[in-house]
Amino acid sequence: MNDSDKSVVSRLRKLISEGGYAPGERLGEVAVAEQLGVSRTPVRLAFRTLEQEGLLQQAGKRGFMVREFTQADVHCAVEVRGVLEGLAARRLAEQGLPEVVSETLLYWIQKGRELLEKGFLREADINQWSEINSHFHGSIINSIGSGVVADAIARNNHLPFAAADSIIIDTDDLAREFKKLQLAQFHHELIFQAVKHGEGARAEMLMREHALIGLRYPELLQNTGL
Amino acid sequence: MNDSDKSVVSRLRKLISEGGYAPGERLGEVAVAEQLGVSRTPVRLAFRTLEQEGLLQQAGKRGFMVREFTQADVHCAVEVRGVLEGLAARRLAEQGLPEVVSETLLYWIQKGRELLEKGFLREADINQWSEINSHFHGSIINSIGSGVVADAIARNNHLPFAAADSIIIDTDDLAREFKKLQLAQFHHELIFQAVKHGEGARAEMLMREHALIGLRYPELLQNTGL
DNA sequence: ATTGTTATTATTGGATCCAAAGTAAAGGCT
DNA sequence: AGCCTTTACTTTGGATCCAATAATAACAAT
Repeated sequence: MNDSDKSVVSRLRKLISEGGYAPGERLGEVAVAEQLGVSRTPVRLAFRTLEQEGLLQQAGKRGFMVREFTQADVHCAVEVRGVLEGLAARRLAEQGLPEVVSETLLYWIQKGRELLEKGFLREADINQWSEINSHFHGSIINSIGSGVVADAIARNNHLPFAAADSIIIDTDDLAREFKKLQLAQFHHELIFQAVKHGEGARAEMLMREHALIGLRYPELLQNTGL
Repeated sequence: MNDSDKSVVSRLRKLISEGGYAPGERLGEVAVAEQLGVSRTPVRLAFRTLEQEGLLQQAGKRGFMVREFTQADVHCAVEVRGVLEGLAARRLAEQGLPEVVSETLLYWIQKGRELLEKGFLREADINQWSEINSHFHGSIINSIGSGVVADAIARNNHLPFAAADSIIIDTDDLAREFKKLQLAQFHHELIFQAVKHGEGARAEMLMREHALIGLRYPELLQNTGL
C-alpha cells in the first residue's frame, strides 16, 4: 500500500476533515512534513491550497491553523450549496434541457430506482447511492455551459459537511436513512420533471429544498410515518 | 513605490486580470519568476493559490495556463454573486437585523445619497462609490453570523468581472454611469427596507436583481428616460 | 515518406540551505 | 518584585540544487 501516491493535499484534507487535528490547532510546516514523511515544500504548497479551500486559516502572522466551524457555518454551507445548485437547475431549465443531458439524468434516476426498489438499505448500498447522487447532481451542474457555477460548488464542497453526499450520517439507523434516500430520489425525479418542462423557478426551489435533506429532515422522518 | 512589497499573488492576479497574459497562455514557473524578479518558490506557491481562485487552470499534465472566460462565464459569475448575496440578505432579514448593522447600513446609504445628490458624476466620484458600495455589501455579508457565505462570495469575486464594483465600465459616458449608480443606490435603499422589515424573500430577490445591474442594464438605461 | 523509437531538452516536483521575522525566555533595571 | 529590554530560539519565506517526468526532436526502419 503505497501511501505517498496520494497527494499531500488530499491526505491532509482527509486528516483534517476526519478530525486528525483539533479545530483551532496550529499546524507547523515541519511537524506536518515529518508526520507525512515528506519535505516542507509540498506541505507549504498544500497549506496554500487548503487555505483557499477554507479548511485552514491564517493563525496570526505565523502559519496556519485548522479552521473551526460552528453550527451556523454548517447551516450556511448547506444553504450555499442549495442556492448554487438551485441556480444551475434554473439555468438548465431556462436554456432548455439538451437531449443527451435528459437521457443521462434519466439513467441515474433509473439507477436510483433500482437501488431503492428492494425496499430496504444495506450498508453496501451507501457508496452506490453516493455515486448515483453525485452523477445526477454533476450532470446538472456541468450542463449549463459554464464551469463557473460548478467551480463555486466544488469549492464549497471542500467543507466536509457541505458536500452533497454528506447526507449519510447515521449508519446505525439504516431504516431512517432509507427513508431519507427515498425522499432524495423523489426530489431528483421532481427536479428532472421541472427542468424538463422549463419550469425554472420550480426547479430552483426544489433543488434548494433538496439540499436541506441532510440538515433538518432527520427529526421529521422520525415522527411522520412517511 | 517598492514593487516587491506586494505579494507575488496579488501582482500576478493584477497582471492576469489586466490582460498581461493572453487567455489560454501557458505560464512557466521560470519565466514568471524572472519577470517578477523572484525565485521559483513564491511563484509556485502563487500558482496554487491562483488555481484555486479560478484564474489559472492546469494545462495538461504540465503547469498552468491562464483561464479563458466566455460570455457565459461572465454571466454565470454575476448570477453566482447574485444568489450568494441574495442568500446573505435573506438570512439577515430572517434572523433579524441587529441595531448596529442597521446603523451601519444607513450610514453607507446616507453616504451614497450625498455622493449622488449633486445630480451628476465626476470621474473622481467613482472610487468613492466603489468604497461605499463595498461597505454596504460587506456589512450585509459579514453580519449573518458565519463566514462561509462571505468566503464563497470572496472566492467568486476573484474573477475580475464578477466583483461587485465592476459595475463601472464606461468612464466615457459618465451620464449613463450616473443613472446606473442612482439605480444602484435605490436598490440599496430597497434592500435595506426589506431586510429591516424581515421580508426575506423580497430582500433576496432585490439583491439578486441588484447584481445584474452591470450586466443587462446599460442598454435599458440608454432607451428609457429614467 | 511516414511512423515508431530513442535520445535530448525543458520544466516541474521535492529537498535542503540560508536569511528574515516572530516568539519566548532570560536577565537587568527601576 | 515587576516590567522592560535584549538575546536566543523557533518557524516561516525565498533561493538553489537535484531528481523525475513530460515534451520535443532526431534518427532509423519499413
